[in-house]
Amino acid sequence: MKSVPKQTFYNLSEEKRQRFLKTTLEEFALYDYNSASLNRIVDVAGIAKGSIYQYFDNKKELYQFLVETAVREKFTYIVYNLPDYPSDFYELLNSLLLLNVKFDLKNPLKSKLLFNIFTEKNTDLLGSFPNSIAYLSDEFMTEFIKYAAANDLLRSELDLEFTGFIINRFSQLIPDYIEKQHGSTYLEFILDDSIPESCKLLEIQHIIARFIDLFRLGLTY
Amino acid sequence: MKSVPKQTFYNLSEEKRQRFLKTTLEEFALYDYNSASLNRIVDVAGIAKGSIYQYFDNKKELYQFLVETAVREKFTYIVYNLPDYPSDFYELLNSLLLLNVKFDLKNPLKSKLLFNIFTEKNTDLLGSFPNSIAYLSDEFMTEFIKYAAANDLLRSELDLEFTGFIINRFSQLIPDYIEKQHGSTYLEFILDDSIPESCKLLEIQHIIARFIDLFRLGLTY
Amino acid sequence: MKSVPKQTFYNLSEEKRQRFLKTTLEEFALYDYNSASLNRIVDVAGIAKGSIYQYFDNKKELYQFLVETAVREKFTYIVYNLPDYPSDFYELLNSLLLLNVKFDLKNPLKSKLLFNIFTEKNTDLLGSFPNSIAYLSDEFMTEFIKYAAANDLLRSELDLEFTGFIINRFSQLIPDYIEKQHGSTYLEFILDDSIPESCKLLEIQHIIARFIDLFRLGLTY
Amino acid sequence: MKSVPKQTFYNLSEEKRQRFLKTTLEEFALYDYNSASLNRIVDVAGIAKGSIYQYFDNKKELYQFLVETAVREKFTYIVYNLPDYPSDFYELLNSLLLLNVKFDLKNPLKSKLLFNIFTEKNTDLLGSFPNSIAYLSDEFMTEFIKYAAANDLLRSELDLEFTGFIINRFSQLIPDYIEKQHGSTYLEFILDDSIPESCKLLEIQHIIARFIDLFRLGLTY
DNA sequence: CATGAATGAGGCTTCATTCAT
DNA sequence: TATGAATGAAGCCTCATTCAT
Repeated sequence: MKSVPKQTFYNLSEEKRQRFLKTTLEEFALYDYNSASLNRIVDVAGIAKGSIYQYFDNKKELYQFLVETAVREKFTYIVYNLPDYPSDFYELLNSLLLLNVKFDLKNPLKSKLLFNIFTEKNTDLLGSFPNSIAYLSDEFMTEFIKYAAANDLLRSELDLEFTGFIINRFSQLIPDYIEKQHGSTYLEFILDDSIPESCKLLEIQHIIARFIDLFRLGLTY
Repeated sequence: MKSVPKQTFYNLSEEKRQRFLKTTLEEFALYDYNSASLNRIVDVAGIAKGSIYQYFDNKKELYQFLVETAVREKFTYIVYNLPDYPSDFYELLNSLLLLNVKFDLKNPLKSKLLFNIFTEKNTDLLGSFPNSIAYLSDEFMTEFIKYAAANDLLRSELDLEFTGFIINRFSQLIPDYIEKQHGSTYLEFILDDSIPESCKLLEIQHIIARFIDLFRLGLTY
Repeated sequence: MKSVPKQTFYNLSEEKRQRFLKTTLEEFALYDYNSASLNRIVDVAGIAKGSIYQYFDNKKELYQFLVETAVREKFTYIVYNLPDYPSDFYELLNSLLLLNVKFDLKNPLKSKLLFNIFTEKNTDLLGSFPNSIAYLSDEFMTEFIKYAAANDLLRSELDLEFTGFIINRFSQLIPDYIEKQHGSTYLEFILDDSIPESCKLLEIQHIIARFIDLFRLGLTY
Repeated sequence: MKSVPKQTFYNLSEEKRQRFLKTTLEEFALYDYNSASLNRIVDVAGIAKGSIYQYFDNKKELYQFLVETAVREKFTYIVYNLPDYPSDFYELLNSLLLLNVKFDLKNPLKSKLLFNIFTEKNTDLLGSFPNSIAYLSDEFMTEFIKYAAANDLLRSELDLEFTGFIINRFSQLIPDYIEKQHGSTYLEFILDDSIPESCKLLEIQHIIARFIDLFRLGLTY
């Protein structure tokens, strides 16, 4: 968590900064890091080629800033909205997964950007950055699991760190499953205007329920 | 399953074809599709640049052929080695996951190549190919699940297709978890000569056991 | 001698002007003309990018001003400190070369800047400026030689202008020789804190002695 | 001495390779390393932008190859043409300096390229390459001096390595002096068709004579 | 059928300078 | 007068693909 834009970036007019960020976000949501093109960004945003470098040191810094911002935003959103007094672990987990999705529905591009992180692990240009973000994400869930364990909501034999990892990566399968069902991208699903928001939420809720069901009852009798 | 090399490719001497394939495999295992370089391949393999286009229509076809071959090989290996009369579902699942890993240990580069598929989903140059491979992979597991269900090894309420999907994507988390534990790449772990093969297998077996444990007993009492 | 800053430059506060000049000097001492970056200068000096153009017409004018200032300073220093009544020519020459070095030791960056001049001869952006500075430098030595000749200190057959040229370029080899001996830059040698100033001077004095020896006695008996 | 072009370079038609080399040589003779432009080269040579990289790994390799080739050529030329049985040291030195110049007259661009080396010392992109070439050049002269000393042609007190250095750098002042006299570049002087070759040689011979004279007789009586 | 040089678009980045505020 | 964002040309380099031999 240390990638910082240049001062110039903050001096921009709100309108221009937002336009730039929106374009950039779209680019990095649509393409992986290598394939994302700064040329395309400046073309779409209608700014000069050199301008990007007035705002950020280089492509990597720009990307990291984008990702870190989205991560922070998502975490904040979820933590802020978690129920204070859940009756049991599954209600808590359900809330957590649901908040995840709600954030996605509200911020489709950021959601996609974050989703992509897990596919950027072998880009050596980015170094250990993607991994560190992934770890952060796992840690968040692990904290959550530990909290649940501390409140005696879980089986005592569980390896908490392992369980946190599993549930976290697990929750990221939801978009994949949606894609599978719909034959379209998760992003397209979210942005599809022909489906009412409430339907989307309902469908996802159904999937989450099945997820949780698996974990509650196991596969066998 | 439709990417076909040109006839020229099959006319090659066995030695040359193998050399070419090995180099190509290394390249696509090490780099994602966009970053993989045909230039580098011809340099390393010591073949003419134009030759690639005698064998395949373009980069995409070459990549697809490679992937499809690896997929087929892995499936065959697993199916061929599955125990014929498993006593219960978990023994079967355990065998399946273990065979997965054993294949990885024997074919690290192919394993990495297949692992990368899931990171190529937004490379629009590849179209829907990565997805179709991922689906194929899910389907394989679903078939397996259905087979288990048919033999009354599972809870009857389960959505089999959903469950197949989950277990499959699940099994792909093993490399991720290894990476997390070791602070190195799965590929590096596999290729690490300082660790005896048996140790690697043992460690992974331990992880698989925990995976299965989660599914057997669930998270709570 | 004609590059003039704009009036604005002289209106600056002493502090700001010095800060700007120091940074600029560092940049042009460290990099050749083409590679020196105004961007870097404004970043380091913490001044506005446009300001440079309030002070100077362009990069070239800035550079020339810097060089001309350093030249004037060095000349003044040397002339001012030359012994008034030298006993013979070699004592005079020795003093001259020594003063050169003493100036370098006191003003490493300016020294480096002037040293670089001779490497800028083919930068066509600078036109004939580097040459004119080099000529100036030769002329200074020629004047010195003529003075010595007028006082009957030299062989009468000598071509004075030629001799001035030779001795001057000669004296500029001292840094080169130091670099050769030390395997480091002349600037690094000057700035090396682990060597006492007196040692540096002594070493250089030794080199100068050898220089002069060559000219005094020739190569053969 | 190890910069090697790619095989592709040697596979070029003699005509094309020569055209490319000529253009490149012109560029690096006219501009210092930083200012030399690969874009300009491909424009002038009429080749594709990517082609340079079929021949050489990068700008630096191209430059080094050019320099190393020229160095080798010049050394060979001089060594091959040195008189076998010189009567005394000054005749030998005279021959050496003259051969230097003759090579320049025959290969003006290569000469300029080599001359430029001594002005490239601070280009950090080139690393220690320029220095190593400069050292090589000094060494060549030092060998020469040692040979002369071994044959009792020199004063016995001389530091041979130092003397070699001086004479070598000395000999490089000839072009500078020419430039000073003619108010034009050494290269222009060489290429000036209005001056007969013989006149040029004569003029330079005269300068060399004065050089040697200085070393023979010293500055004073 | 093999070869490998040619191609030129596109990649990221740096630059000196301008100009509206 | 000071500012600093905007500019776009130019920098080096890599790429997949083509095509004449």
